[in-house]
Amino acid sequence: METNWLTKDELAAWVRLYTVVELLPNVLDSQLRRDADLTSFEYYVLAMLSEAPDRTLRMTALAARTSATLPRLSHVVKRLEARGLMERFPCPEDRRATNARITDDGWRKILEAAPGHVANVRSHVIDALTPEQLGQLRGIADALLGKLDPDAAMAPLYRRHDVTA
Amino acid sequence: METNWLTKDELAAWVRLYTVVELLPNVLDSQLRRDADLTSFEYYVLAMLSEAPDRTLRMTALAARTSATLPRLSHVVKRLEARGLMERFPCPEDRRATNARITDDGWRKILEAAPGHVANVRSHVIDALTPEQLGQLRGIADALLGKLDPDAAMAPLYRRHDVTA
DNA sequence: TAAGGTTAGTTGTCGCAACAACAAACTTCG
DNA sequence: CGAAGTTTGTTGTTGCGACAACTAACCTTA
Repeated sequence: METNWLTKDELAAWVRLYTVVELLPNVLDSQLRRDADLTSFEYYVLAMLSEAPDRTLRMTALAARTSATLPRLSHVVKRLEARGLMERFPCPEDRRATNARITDDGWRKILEAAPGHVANVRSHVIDALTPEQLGQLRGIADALLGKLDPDAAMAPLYRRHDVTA
Repeated sequence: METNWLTKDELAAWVRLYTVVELLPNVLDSQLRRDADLTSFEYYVLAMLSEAPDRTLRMTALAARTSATLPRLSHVVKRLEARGLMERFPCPEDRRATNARITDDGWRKILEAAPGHVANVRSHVIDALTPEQLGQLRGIADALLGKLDPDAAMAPLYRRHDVTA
């Protein structure tokens, strides 16, 4: 099997993407850590709940929306529950299942954290790009997600605000 | 301070980028783990060394090229050294400094791991994009790196193959 | 040449993620 | 009905990354 090495242009694009993927999580995490004592994963767990009907989601659904495995989510939710930011209760319809709900404290926490997080995203990502590049980025990311997430397991996250027309 | 929330288009692009950033490391790591018993970070450490003159770099230079902090690199190198894939020796010019060099075993390891890694990158990233999108991606990533890496600390990595003209 | 400050690197501790093993509840089908 | 298999979620262990504290060496400048 002959290796199909990357061309110069492919390598240039790839290495830059790789570097972005390496640096971006740090930028997000350190701001949220500092200003709200949340990891970016915890932030998105709370954010997904805050958007859900009744501020409630089943663990499996929440795991899908945050690209987490169930064990990982379980640990994180336990910590957030200990901090009073969310709560769990058995699902009435399916006694195997657990519902996760954001508490009022969690709601306040996310409201208070959101502006700083958005400002951070804006200054590091959005403002760096022209409107044209923003559209290109959406197309590129969609193409990549087709390969990275072939079952569209995370589609509820990244397609949640699409127009249905 | 009024929050400047994201527009619908900005949010769409951002959420997709975020999802890619969340999923991509897993795709890279699991292939390298499985096929070569290396994390993607370890792979790039060895790869940077294999490209360096005399297959050697000072720890600080290696840290810059891999976006690692010095403590992190130190731990990782200790493990790679224990596995015989690289070695450290004092720098003659500056007795504070340590040189890191890839061993013959490490060289063989990276040669053996590269084809699978490249094939993985190709199938999950490169092949998902049109040539036009590949060029756009490079421009977008460059713009982002201007914000994420303002001091261009990682430039030796992502600019290493640029044409000098 | 000696003191203050900076740079290079290592080590120790803590927290989180991955993985595997497990328990409990649902579902299917003979 | 009941046994096999699947889905849902939790827990325990292991390993890596972040951060802080530390040592050692270099570089000023008085």
